Amino acid sequence: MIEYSGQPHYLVAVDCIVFGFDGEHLKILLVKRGLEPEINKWSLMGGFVGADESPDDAANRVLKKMTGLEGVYLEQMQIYGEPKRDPIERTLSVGYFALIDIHKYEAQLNDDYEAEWFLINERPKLIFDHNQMVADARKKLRYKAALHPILFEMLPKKFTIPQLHILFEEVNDTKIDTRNFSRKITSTGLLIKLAEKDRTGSKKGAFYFKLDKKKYAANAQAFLNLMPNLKV
Amino acid sequence: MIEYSGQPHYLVAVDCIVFGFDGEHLKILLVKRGLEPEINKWSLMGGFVGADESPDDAANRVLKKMTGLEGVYLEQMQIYGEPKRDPIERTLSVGYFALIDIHKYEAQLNDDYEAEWFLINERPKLIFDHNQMVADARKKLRYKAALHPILFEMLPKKFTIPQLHILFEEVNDTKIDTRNFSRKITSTGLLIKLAEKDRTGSKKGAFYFKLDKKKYAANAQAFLNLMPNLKV
DNA sequence: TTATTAATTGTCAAAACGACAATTAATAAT
DNA sequence: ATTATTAATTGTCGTTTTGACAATTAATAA
Repeated sequence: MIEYSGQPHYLVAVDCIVFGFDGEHLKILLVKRGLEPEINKWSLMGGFVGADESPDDAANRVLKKMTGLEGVYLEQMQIYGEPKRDPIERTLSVGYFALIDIHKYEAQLNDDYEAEWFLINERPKLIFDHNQMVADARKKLRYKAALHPILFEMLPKKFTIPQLHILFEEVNDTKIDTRNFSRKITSTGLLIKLAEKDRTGSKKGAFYFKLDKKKYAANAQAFLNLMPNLKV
Repeated sequence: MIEYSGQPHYLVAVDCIVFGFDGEHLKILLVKRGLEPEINKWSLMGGFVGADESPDDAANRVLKKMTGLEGVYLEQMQIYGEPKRDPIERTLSVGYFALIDIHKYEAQLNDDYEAEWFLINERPKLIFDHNQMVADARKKLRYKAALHPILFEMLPKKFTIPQLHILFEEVNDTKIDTRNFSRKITSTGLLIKLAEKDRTGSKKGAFYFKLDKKKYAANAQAFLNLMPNLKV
C-alpha cells in the first residue's frame, strides 16, 4: 500500500461571509459560535469539511443548515492558512462569500446557535482572522460587482432600478448619478421591464424589473463595466 | 485541553502552474513526479504544506526549489478538494499560478526530478486533476491580464512593444491591431522608453521599454481595460 | 388645482475606441 | 550609391461611450 509517509495532516474548514441587503444598507449574517474556544463570540458561519464532501459542498451544507437556503450564489474567495490562525489546532479555512436575498432568510432555524444580521459597518469584532475575511470579501464583492451582474442575487425576483441603484452605491461606497445609472443598467439588456410598479418609495412609483435569466446566464462571465470611472 | 474532537484531518498541498513566454508562445513548466503513485508521470510543481508554513509560503518554497527563483509573481487561484482527487489519501490542493521570466529560470537545479517547458497547447496529459488546474489557470490569467498589467512579469526587464504585443495575443488567443495596441499600452503611462533599440527582430529595430515601478505598484490593482472588445 | 416628489428621458461636449493609411528608420539587394 | 523591403511607429477619422447636467413625467398630498 502506497502512502505519503510522515506528512502532517490538518483540519480543513469553510467560513462564509453572507451578504444581504435590506433596501438601504449592506448587511452580513453572523452567528454566535457554538463550540470552544471562543464560545459565544460572534463569528462567520462555518464548519469543518467532512470526509465525503468537497469544500464547496461543505459551504453549501453550512449555508443550508444556517439559513434554510439552497442554491445561493456562492463564490470561493481564498484560503486562510496561517499556521497559528486557530489557537487549538492547525486548521485551514476556505473563505466563501455568499449573496442572498435577505427576505428569503428564515430566522433561527436551529437552536444550536444564534444568528443575526449586522450592518456591515457596525459589526462586532469577530474571532480569529474572521475580521480579515470580511474585509477581503467586501473588497472582492466590490471588484466582482463592478464587472459582472451579480448584485441581483441580493434582491427579490422583482426589483426596481432605484433599489438596484442604492445597492450599487452601498457596495461601492460612492454616489452614482441616478440618470446615468439607469441608462447603463438597462442598456445591458439583462433586465425585463414589468407592467407593475412599486409605489412604496415614491409618488410616481418605480417600474419593477426582473432578470432575463437566459441573457444573465450567458453574460454572467462577461465584462460589463457597471461602475463609472473604473479606469485609471 | 480543548480540542476539535472527531473531525477528520487531511493532507494539504500546493500546486503551481508556472507560465513563461519564449518570445513566441506561452509555455508552462512541468515536472516528472518523483513519488508514488504516478511516479515519472508529468505533473505540476507541487508539495505538501509543512507544519510551520502557510500555503503561500509553501508555494514560494516549491518554486524556489524547482526554479531557483524568489519573489516571483504568484497568485492564489482556488482550492481543489474533491474527496477522491488523490487516489492514495485525501489531499486538498491549493492551486497557484506563477508568472516568471523564462530566461531567469535555471534548468535542472535538482536531481530529484526532471523539469521541462511545454508549449501550453502541446502539453502532455497530467496526473490527477492537474489538467483542470491548467485550464483554470489559463482562464484566470486571461481574465486578470485583461484588466491588470501583469504580463510584464513574463518579460525581461527591458522589453519591446512588439514583444508585449505577441504576448497579449498569445494569452488571449486573438489578433490585436498592432497600431491600436501600442497606443493603448503606452497611454497607460506605465512604460518608460529607453534610448536603446532591439535590432534582432527587424531592420528598423524596436525601442526597449522598462516598467515604471512606482506607477506599476500604484496601479497594479487598478482596472485598465487592456483588451479591445472586452465588453459584451 | 397646485405644490411636491421621485422616476425617467434628454442633451451634449469630451473622451475612448477601433478600423485603416501613411510615414519612418533601418537593412538587404541591385 | 540607389532602391526595394520590412517592421515599427505615428496619424486620421468616423463611431461609440462616457459622464455632467437639465427637463419632463406620473403620481400623491395639500
